[in-house]
Amino acid sequence: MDRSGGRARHSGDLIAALSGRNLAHNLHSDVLWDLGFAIVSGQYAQGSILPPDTELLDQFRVSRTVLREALKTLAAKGLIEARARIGTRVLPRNRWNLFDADVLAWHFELGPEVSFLQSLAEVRIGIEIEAAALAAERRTEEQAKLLMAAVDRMASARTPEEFARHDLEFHKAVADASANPFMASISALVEMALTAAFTISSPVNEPEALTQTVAVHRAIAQAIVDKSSQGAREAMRIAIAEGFARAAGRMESVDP
Amino acid sequence: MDRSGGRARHSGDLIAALSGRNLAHNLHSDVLWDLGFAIVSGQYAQGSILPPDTELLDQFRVSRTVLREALKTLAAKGLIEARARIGTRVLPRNRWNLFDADVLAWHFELGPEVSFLQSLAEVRIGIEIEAAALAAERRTEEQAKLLMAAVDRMASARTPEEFARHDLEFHKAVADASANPFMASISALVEMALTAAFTISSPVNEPEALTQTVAVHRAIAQAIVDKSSQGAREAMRIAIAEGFARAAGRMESVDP
DNA sequence: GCCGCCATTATTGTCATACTTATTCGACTG
DNA sequence: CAGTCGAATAAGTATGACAATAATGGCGGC
Repeated sequence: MDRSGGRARHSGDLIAALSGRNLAHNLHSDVLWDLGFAIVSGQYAQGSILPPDTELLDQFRVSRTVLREALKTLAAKGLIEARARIGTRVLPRNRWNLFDADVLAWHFELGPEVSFLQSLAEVRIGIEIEAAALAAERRTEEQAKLLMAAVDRMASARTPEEFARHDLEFHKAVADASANPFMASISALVEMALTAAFTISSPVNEPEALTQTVAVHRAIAQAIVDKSSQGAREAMRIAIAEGFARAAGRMESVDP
Repeated sequence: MDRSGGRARHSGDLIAALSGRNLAHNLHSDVLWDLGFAIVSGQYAQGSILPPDTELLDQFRVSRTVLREALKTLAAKGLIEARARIGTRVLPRNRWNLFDADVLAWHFELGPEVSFLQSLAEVRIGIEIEAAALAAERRTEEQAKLLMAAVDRMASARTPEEFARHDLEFHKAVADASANPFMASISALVEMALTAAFTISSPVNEPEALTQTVAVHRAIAQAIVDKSSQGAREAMRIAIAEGFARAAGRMESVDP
């Protein structure tokens, strides 16, 4: 059969693997990722109509069941909308659920542009600043300890992956301490942003950058421990802005 | 056949109808909403296992195709995860995509609690404050006009629905002017928050509240027109906080 | 000759059933 | 007692037929 025994895996798998998701590898997810990426990358333009079922069926060499489940998944994420006799239309981007982990991953798969990273940093600033402020008001003693511990682990990280993991852990702890379910739900966003940023440039390789990054994160933790919401806000803003600036700077110097 | 020709529609349909979505009514979406609501309402606890396919099949009296597509949709929204030999597990809430319009709608369907509205207001503050600030920096003349026009329409609204529609239009215009795709993508959230808030209490019925609300929104628009990002931030915070406070106050006085 | 209605037809939606694969649990064996 | 192998169970996949829906073009009436 021609199910192409060794279709090259997507680069996005690196991100997925790092974040411990996407363990299963079934046909449906193959089709899903191919189509999802094709749409996000503009291969199928917004507002255009996808090829009809029969054609896609032929293209992917899978059963109708598999194809339709993949399409339903895309529909659930707001990328497409199917209507009888019309076809399956690619929705305009403002209907896409950009906060979905997969949709985000597809964006990163075609080389994250600086402008995209910037947009991401902007929402993160909005959300995480509030999360930090709320955490400062509501954190328990337990949560305070966890935060400090995460910072310590960041400081002693030896590899970029290790650093990224503890950084993520820190931001999740902040979201958790905010006692706002939306903040926790957003961590997919943070995850992507962090892994992307560290794929481009990890502070681990630059001693002074590492010191700096750890210091800022410690400032956030300290402000939360001190129940200073304003302090937490300011420190968080700096942390995100610096992270983005480092990644952006690196990208521009490499890729004029 | 027993496909229960007249299953009572969900109350959430009010919200869906107001927002112009969910036009299609196919079997799949019926099952989806039933299951989605059951999960969100805690009828199937987090971490528990749903009944196996065969049982659900029997319960809903639909084909396997329909059931499985509904489950795939739920999986796409992060509510469940299927594994062979184990069953379909309800994921912990922090894996749910709370920014998904449907997931949000299911939350509102079981009577929005004050704490939930508050969480919603908190993220909105985080996101929309940044959106307003960015809009102030980047708005075009065109967008500035649209903003002002939206405020005028809010001021002259006669019915709660009309007011809500123009209010939403205003917030969308701000997101649009921010030139950040994530901000636009979040409007489902705003939509829900606004329709929910106005279902509880519309300023239209209280003259001084109306004047107040319009004034705050005009302040946001003016700040954006003046390219004052700090002014836009402060005005937006007030707008959201007041909207929440009014709804919360109303709820408590009615429902001790 | 123009307008509106209806049949055609293309496309998604639904159904039923059979078969395949993965994973756990438990028994069996070394 | 530990490791392996097998059976049972649940999801995953395949296939073919039929139903519902809605553009489109042709037909008939005005």
